[in-house]
Amino acid sequence: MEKSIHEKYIAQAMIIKAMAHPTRLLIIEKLSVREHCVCEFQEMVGADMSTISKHLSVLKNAGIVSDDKRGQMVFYKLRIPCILKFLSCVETVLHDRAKANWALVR
Amino acid sequence: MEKSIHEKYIAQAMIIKAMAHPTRLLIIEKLSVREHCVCEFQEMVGADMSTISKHLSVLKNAGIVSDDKRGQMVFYKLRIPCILKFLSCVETVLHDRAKANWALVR
DNA sequence: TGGTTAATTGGTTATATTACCAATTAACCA
DNA sequence: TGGTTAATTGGTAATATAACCAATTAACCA
Repeated sequence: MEKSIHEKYIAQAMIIKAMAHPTRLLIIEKLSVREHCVCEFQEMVGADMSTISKHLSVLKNAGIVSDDKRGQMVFYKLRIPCILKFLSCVETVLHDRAKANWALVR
Repeated sequence: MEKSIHEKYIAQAMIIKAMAHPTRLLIIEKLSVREHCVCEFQEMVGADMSTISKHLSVLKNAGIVSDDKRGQMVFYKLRIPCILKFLSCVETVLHDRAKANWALVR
């Protein structure tokens, strides 16, 4: 493969890989409604705060979220709203697959 | 996190993880134009055919592509066209990030 | 200042992913 | 049938990811 083309796919994959985790998808969906601090996600998910913090830094490095420190708390918000449209596309995949499985059963 | 909600994010993550690799993104983009056999991808990418075959099976298991054996060759095609819109959203992220970096440099 | 809370960073371990090689399966044709 | 090509499957080794605990940083207030 030509190198510059390959670089493009590596860059795209980095963004998509940043989304490819259940906890990070929850974070993205919650941030699509409003900004949240790290401690709120810790409550929702129930993992160690360091784990949540690392997930958020993956999203931040990818450019998907931005952070804003106010007092002791750090608030994160979604930078890229179009990502939500994609999640509805993913739902289409899941729906189609469920339908195909159902057709097999019948 | 409530279990049924968690299951939803796990299912979504599985689909997205299937896209999260440079070679598989190339495959998706090429398949958005027309169907291709495994051997064509091998030429484009330059990896072992078994590697390509495994990438295709990841995409197939996720429900993103379907396969069709004709003679000795297996042709793959894209099942979910909306995935392309997402890739343009990913390009937005990359573009925004490049712009932000540029602003820092100036 | 000293204590408390929110968040991040470093270290370690367990698990997952990926690439290649070798072997196998399936279709084709001379 | 025997040989060739296309593709898949199994095995192994290298690398990446993710979770937790411990330690650190930073802001706040009594």
